[in-house]
Amino acid sequence: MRHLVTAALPYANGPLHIGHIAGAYLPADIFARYLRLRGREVLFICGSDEHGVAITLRAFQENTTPQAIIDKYHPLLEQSLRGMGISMDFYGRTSDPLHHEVSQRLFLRLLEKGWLEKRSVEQFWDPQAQTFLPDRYIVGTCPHCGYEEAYGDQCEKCGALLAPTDLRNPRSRLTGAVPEKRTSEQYYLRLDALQPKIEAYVRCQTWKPNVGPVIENWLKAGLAPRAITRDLSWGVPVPLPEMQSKVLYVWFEAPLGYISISQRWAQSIGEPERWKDFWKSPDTHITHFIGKDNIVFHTIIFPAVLMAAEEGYTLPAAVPANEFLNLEGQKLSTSRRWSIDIHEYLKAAPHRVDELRFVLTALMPQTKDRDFTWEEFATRINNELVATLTNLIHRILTLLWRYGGEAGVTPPDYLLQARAEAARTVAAKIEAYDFSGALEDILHLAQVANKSLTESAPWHKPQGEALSIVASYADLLAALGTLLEPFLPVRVAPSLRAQIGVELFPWERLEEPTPLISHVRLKDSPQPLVVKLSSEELQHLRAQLFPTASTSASSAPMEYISIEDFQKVQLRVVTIRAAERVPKADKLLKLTIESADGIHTVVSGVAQHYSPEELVGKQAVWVANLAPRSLRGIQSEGMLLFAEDREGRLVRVAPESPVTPGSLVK
RNA sequence: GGCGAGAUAGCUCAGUAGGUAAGAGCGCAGGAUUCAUAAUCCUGAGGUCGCGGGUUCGAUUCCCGCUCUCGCCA
Repeated sequence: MRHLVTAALPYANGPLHIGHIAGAYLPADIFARYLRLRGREVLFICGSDEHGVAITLRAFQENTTPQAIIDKYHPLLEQSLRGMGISMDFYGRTSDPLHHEVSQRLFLRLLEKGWLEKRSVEQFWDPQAQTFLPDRYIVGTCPHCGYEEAYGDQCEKCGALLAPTDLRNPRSRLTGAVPEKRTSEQYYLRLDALQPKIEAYVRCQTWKPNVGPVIENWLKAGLAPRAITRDLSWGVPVPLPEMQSKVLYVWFEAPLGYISISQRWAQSIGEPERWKDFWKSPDTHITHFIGKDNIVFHTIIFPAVLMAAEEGYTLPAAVPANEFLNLEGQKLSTSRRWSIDIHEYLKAAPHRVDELRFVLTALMPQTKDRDFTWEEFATRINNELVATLTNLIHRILTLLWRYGGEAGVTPPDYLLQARAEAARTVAAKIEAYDFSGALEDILHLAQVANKSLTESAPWHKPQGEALSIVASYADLLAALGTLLEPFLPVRVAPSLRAQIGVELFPWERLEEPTPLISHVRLKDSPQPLVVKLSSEELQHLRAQLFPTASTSASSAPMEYISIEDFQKVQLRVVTIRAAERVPKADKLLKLTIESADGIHTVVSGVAQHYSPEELVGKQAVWVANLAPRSLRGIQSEGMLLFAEDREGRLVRVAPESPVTPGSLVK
């Protein structure tokens, strides 16, 4: 049995965040790595999804081109995934001419087979941006409540559901221009006619519990024809002379990326026909890892397209969709900046990739939405990964080194059984897409070993006996070198193997209760595989990656204060007369300020953002009645206000033009 | 508004084809130990399994209603 593993094609108009990784890429990677260790033939592919109206609109807003947007994000996405250790065999992109060719050919094939029909539709057109507008990009006056900023799909004020044509004085959210109604012809995919085929396919599959009901709902409601072309200039052009200005709708063409990227992969290894082993073979098991928002496309529409083509395409065998990961109780959102972006994490903590993989696997939203908190991030690393697992490894290695560093390995039967049992249950859970459960089983194995080691207490035995006892645990270490590979492949598993001088074992060997190695020899003194996350490091990471939370409650629920509360704060504009660095403090500046009542001293933590010279003579806003406090032995009176942005940069807050020192801010 | 999901120990989550087994990890308390990254091991406290009805000999588990949260759709 061959395996094709895919992970959802990330949309190339923004960065990847931890939710994407936990939802699709990490499970796909664990699965693919496990299958390889099983000795199966595996192709694991992914790529950027680079078309669609969102990219067009974004390009317009940023006054650039769609090409520039995707050229910015495509490499960023691949680097983020590679940086997280996602072991894709090939990472492609849908702007690839090969992808255009594949998509166009399939479109024509469906047309030829009679699964497409032409329909006329009315849409709004933005004459200034020269583009059709999605409903939500049209604003106007709500016919029900008169709210002037109602969206084309719904009025946010009164909740009324609207069509763009309901709005009075409609205008484009993009340009403010008055949109024109235009009719145009589009091709529709006859999902209604395909429904019997789809049902037959869907019914003979077993779906995860969170996937099945979603499919049933769609089928129960009855499938309707869906437009697969759009009036846009950005995308895969419709390959028909009369449709020159139209492109294939992104949801139609993007999943075909799985095929075109497979073809590109085949070319890259110099065997251009190899993709057919995966896409035209009943012996191939296709698994699509996606988030729950993609279920319908992967279980209904994409299979429908493949079936409609009648060219013997392999259909998806499993679509283990995950739910969503929340962050500190709220939905992740790039636009609201409520997010931990992967490229930023990799920059801030380049040596802690396996740690993030560990936590995200433990928190994987397999059956329902889960919540990521920074506190849990630290707890999981320190109390589970380090205390239970890598400390066990380090414990054994240290003992081994102390007693001589070299010995024959003859593990007792119960240790071999425990290891073999763990390998079997881990495998079973991975194959059932229960990755956090599999990780728990590994931790359980570590607990069993910790207990066993404590009870056998080699440190109370004579040297020779002690060495022999400790060495028997080397079999377990050898096993962990492979068991951990799907989960912690970036540094932990390879480093463990290097320390005890073993390679990866075939997974089958782990499941047999016979020794993996007969001898162990350590070359160097053991090094801890993972160091604990200190509270300082946590604070630092949190501040760097997640300043929203530490600075203001811009996204968190607003906690209102009364005007009386506010009036307790006395704000004044002051002029900075002198500034000097505080010795032995790299963040602090001692500032001398002038207010209405004279000179004061304030110590501010801005030395990394402003030099003393930059501040002298400038004005700033001062909290005059903040209780004085001693910093580094200097009495600091009040504080100066600085704005902190997402990158943690501090910027001075000052009046628009100079005012008399001491002026009240109110 | 429609559809769907969720509501279980302080926290994050499992689970129950309905019945004397309501669980894990973390946290907490006590003890053991000191080889290891103040790591490990043992023991323990803690839950009327969202609320109200119903079916049943018996419901946390099935049915109905409600509340709250979240998501999707139009």
